[in-house]
Amino acid sequence: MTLSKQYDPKTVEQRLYASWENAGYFHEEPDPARPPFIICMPPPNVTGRAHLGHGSTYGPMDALVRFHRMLGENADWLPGLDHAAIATEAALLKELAKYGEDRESLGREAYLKRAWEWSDLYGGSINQQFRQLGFGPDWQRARFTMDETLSAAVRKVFVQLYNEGLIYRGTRLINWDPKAKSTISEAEIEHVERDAYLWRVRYPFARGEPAGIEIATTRPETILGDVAIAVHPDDERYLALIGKTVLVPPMLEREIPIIADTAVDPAFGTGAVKVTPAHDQTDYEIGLRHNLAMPSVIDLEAKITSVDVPVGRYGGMDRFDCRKALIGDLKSAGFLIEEQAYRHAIATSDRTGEVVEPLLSLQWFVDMKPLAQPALQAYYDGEIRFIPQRYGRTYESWLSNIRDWNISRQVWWGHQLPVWYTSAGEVVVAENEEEARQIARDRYNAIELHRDPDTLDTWFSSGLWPFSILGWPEQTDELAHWYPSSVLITGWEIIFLWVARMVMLGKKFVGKVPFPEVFITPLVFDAQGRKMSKSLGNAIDPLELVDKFGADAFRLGMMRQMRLEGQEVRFQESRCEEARNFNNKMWNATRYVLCLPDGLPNALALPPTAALTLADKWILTRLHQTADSVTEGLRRYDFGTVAESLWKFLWYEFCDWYIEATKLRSSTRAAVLSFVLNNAMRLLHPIEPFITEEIWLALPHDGRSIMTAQWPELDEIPIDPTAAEQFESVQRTAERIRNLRAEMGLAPKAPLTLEVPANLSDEIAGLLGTFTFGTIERVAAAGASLEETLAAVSARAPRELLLERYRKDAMRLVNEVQRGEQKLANQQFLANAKSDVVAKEREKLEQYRSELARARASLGEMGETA
RNA sequence: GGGCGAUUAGCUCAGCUGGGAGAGCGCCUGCCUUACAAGCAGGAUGUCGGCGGUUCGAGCCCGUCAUCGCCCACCA
Repeated sequence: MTLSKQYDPKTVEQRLYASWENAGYFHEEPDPARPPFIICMPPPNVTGRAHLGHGSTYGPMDALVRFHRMLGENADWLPGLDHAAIATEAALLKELAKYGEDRESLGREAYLKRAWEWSDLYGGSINQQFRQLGFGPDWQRARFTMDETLSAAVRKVFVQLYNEGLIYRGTRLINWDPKAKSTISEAEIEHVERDAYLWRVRYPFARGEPAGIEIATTRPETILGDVAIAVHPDDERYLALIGKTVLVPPMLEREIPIIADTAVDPAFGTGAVKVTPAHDQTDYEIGLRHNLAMPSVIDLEAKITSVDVPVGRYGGMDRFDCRKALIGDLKSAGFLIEEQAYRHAIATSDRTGEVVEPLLSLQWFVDMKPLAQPALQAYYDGEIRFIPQRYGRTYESWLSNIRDWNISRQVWWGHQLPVWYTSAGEVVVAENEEEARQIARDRYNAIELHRDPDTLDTWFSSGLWPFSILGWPEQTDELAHWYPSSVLITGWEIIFLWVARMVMLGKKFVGKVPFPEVFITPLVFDAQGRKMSKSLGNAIDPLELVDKFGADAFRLGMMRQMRLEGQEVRFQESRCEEARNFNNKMWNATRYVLCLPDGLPNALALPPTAALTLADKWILTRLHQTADSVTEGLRRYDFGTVAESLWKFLWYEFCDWYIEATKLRSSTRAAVLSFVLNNAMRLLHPIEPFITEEIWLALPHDGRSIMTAQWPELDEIPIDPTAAEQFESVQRTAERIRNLRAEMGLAPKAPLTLEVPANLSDEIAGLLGTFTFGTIERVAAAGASLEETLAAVSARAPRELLLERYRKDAMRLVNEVQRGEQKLANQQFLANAKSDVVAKEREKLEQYRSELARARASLGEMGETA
């Protein structure tokens, strides 16, 4: 078999992926005979695209499932897509706008038909991209959050929560996204720092008294909806004013009271604050406490409205246009006292980026406290564990301070609320229309029903994901064997949005937490630590990296940058290039093994231990240790360490030393090379699925695919620490001689004579010769231990260079000896340090002393002194 | 205002419970050594953010300050 000189992932990856998928390796059935290992894939948005973050979250999932499959477990990775209500609807509306259409012009039915067509068209593309990245979930089990069975689960949960009084309808201050034209939940708000202004405005006293009270505001347009001015009850500056009234500028048509409330911070601004209950959370709460009117002045279009109070010429203006106009008017009327540049956090929608408008609206809510309590308890009881641990506190603090969840959305793409209203306005909640009609008849004697047009927050259905995809509420085999899943892997940004809600709903409806462990992966930033974004132009498309370096190289390059405790990865593309080089290295190592004139054994078996060479024993020991650390690393989610230890083993040990050692022929080399490479490929397979399969198939192997091969068994890899240590001494000696060669300026191939003491074994002498391209010349026996004998090996070279070398050695050793002597003369050190530390110091000192003596002796022989 | 993380070579980062500072890239030198130039061999590079403390001994533990990043919070 001949392989090309360079590994070309393009010719390999697609072919192998198709063969795996055709062979059904990604698919599993629940098998109670084997332990389950289940991961629910966080469903990407139906119209989403693969991004770098998938490398750091989905890469580990894929690796773990592959690992556990090789361990013989009932391992399955359950994929799917999220309908992503707001994001998808926004994209769809943009698309429709091109044809001059919108929701209303189409009507609900036609709109949804278009939406389904659209999602079917684009919905597959991210799955295709995942295939290119080598991700192998159980595609046959793919689910969509709007599948009929999942939608049924949503309705069932809604109805039950409603019947238990945990879902209710009410008028509350909600967060309105004027761009999406929908409510959004607390958790979907992002506070971003922006440059703005703080304006000081004077509200004149009503009864013709002079002056007035000054307040500070960043939102002058809400002045139109003011119902009071609030000051702190203990603020002496304003004590006398409490109870007085002022006029709302600039129109001065309404008279509002000055009230006292502890929510006011006397130190901020003027210590007096305007109160607009319909458009601010704090003001809303003040309004409730003081029983104030709550006039709305901004409508769902984010325009000024006169529904509740007169708004003069501002009616119909956009909220920001109104702000400008109002500032102008306040200024010219003398009510604007000061305009001050001011930087502060503004609430924006994390879906659309639009400035969120708090407003009063009749919506549906979930009463969260009763659900949060068990989820919190599960955490305290250790039923659920976060890795890294510190994220547990994030989860804890959110659940401890949870607020009610606004779940109704004014988008059409999603799960329509299972809520109907009679013509008299009575509310009927049922899992389907038939049931609703019956309830309406029985309970309200009503025939006429109309359904609530709103849909549910996307995260409502995502919250059911770990059990809804397993067929719940049906008691399926999947649910019985595969719930709870083994681990949830995600970024920390959705601990609130998703993780906590899955735990609450899983606890509530299945009675168990949906996963015992949550592994929080680092977020991916660019090399300067900036967020990757299209507008910055620093976003890297993983598929481009796949195109340039191959999927394996992308995955390995990413994993090598992941740190267990890290909260971010500063992604460097060069890591993927290095990984590509690494893969090429593996490929060529394989070529070497396959091209050996000895031919390869048919079986994957090691020669008897007695026949193994020193190098064999060393590489097998290192393989054993590497297998151990890789296995442990995967169990601990420490992917960076896993990648690093395989890298080090394969490149710097297997290739650089072991393969070189086998250039000195041995009867065992073919078998050991093939054994080690085969095992190493299996260890690497979870991270680099493609090249490992390609190499594994080319080597003697057992089975049809590395995917279903057995994970390396530590017991089957012999270990010999003594031999390994000896080999490492030989390595150090070879390095010393290479160093000598370089210092002497000899070309790598230029003849170099090694003076090897007679008492050094032929095997070791041979290794030294191979490693240094030296010719062996036997000299008088020297040294009592292997270390000493190796230290006596020297290379013949020009006198001046050797002198220089020995002098340098001697100088260094003098310092070392001095340092050791000082330390050992320190009584406190001897008295307090652990005995093995002291012993180690003694040993080192002895070694340095003898090395120094030898260097001095060599100098002496050359007629020089140190 | 609370909380979390970070600060180690030019860059990105390792350094486990304290016991002589490391990797990769980059840089310099020499090599197309018959697996690999996407490679091989060798080399240089650090007041381990500052200051105090504990200890025989501190990159690691304690205190404090500084800088950067992030999360939470009703300062308009």
